[in-house]
Amino acid sequence: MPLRVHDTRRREKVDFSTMSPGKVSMYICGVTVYDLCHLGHARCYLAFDLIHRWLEKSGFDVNYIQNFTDIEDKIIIRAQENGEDWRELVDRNIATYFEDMDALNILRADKYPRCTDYVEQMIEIITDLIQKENAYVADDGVYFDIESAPEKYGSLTGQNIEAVRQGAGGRVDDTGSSKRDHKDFALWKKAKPGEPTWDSPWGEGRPGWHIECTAMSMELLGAQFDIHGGGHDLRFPHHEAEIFQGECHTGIEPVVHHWLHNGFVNIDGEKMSKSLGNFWTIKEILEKVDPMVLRLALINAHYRSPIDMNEQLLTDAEKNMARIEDTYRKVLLAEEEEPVQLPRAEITSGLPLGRSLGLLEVMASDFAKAMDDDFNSREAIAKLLAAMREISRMMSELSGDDLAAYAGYCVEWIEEHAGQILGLLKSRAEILAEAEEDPRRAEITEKVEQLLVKRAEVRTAKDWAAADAIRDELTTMGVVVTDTSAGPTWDIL
RNA sequence: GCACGGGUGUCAGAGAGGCUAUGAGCGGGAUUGCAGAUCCUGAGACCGGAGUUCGAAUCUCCGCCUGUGCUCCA
Repeated sequence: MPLRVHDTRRREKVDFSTMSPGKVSMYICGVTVYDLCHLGHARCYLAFDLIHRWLEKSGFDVNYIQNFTDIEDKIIIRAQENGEDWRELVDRNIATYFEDMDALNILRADKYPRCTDYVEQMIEIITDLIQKENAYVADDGVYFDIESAPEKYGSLTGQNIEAVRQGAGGRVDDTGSSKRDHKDFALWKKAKPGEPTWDSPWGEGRPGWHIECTAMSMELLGAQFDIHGGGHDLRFPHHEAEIFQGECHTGIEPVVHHWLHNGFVNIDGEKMSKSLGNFWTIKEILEKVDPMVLRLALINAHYRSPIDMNEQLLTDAEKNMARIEDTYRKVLLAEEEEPVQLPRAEITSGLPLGRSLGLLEVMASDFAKAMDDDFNSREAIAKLLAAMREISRMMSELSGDDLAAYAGYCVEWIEEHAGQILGLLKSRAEILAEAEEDPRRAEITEKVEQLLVKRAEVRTAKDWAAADAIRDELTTMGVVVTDTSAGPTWDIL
């Protein structure tokens, strides 16, 4: 089954194709580094991380470019507020960006260009656009003239140029700048006092926001490339501006073959925004939940749908994550090195083991179908959880060599799907050592062991009241006891 | 107002003409002294109205509700 993706420009799912066989060129709009990253950024880069992983898994060689916008009004303002050089601010925020993304197990892009390194290319493009009369020089900057290519207007949002003109009403007259029409957008802004500046044929100044992505994507990927993505809000005006700039400059269209946009994160039903006071940074939320839990919560919806972030979403994710990790731990402990012959995998097999392997194969193929259908991670996770149940069920029926061999197969199954593709798995060592590594464990081990011995005694005497009293005592110490067939185990809550 | 998405059980959230979504919660059962974990299992849904069809949550039309964009924003 071929990979299908929803393309914003064509407004439907289309077969995915690449310009050069086996290779994918992908440009994703990065962050403007004036502040810490928030949940919305996490969701966006998680969405494209999944796309990145799935494309590679499907055999494509992906060239993934993600930029940093390191010069922009908000950066200048924030740096002034902080009384620091804008470069310091930018460097610090880029460093924390990587901390956040690494914590969420987001694979690195191939390149992270900064727009200030591409001013020269931007100037070239702007010069050419002026020459082709797609842009004009005004008092306070250079602007793109929308009327020079009106047919491109609304290509991502379906907006009609006439309707917008009428709807805009009075705003058309007062643009607050020297541009001719309110729809035109800045390519170059002439410097105001105290601002960082670059030399240009139009005097000192700095680039407009939209031109940077055109310059960087063109320089690094060429006049046309396969995937361009970003948040839903970037469709207009940012990405439409890129279509104007790129296509008018090169005369080649479409500049982008597949436009992909991810949905937003809402908090308790409201749009996340600073003014509403419901703004969560990644750092804040990671103080409360494990990064893999957050990752699961955010990929547990289709990337184009909005997500409503709330407590229940996180507790659901917590439980499901624990279930995945527990199953993974179980199979890791049961797996054996020696190769044991497994029966043929087929769901019609008379052997329970063969049937179970067959079921896992079917689930793997359903998982792949889901990912091929516009990267439907939600559906893929449903298959993963179904597999966890099947594995758990089968494990309890097996013993000896069969169990060891089956567990070995399951380790690979889980590592491939939950690990490589969904990026949800911690390392083997972490999974196995997690409980033991708690530093508090050493301090209380002796006390806990004593209490457990005492509890074992009264349990043998069937004095359940005394046994429960001991367990309550342990609970107040923050220790949870779990009875298993091999005796009690305990963990720190 | 214009544009683009949505409205699925208690909640979250897939599916897109006939076939179990999945998870949490709730009910029953196995295991267990109990609890937890695990497994088996039950109840429970497709906004309203028309239409197309042998058959519609899925397609068409109308209505209602809702999110986002139209200004910096992932």
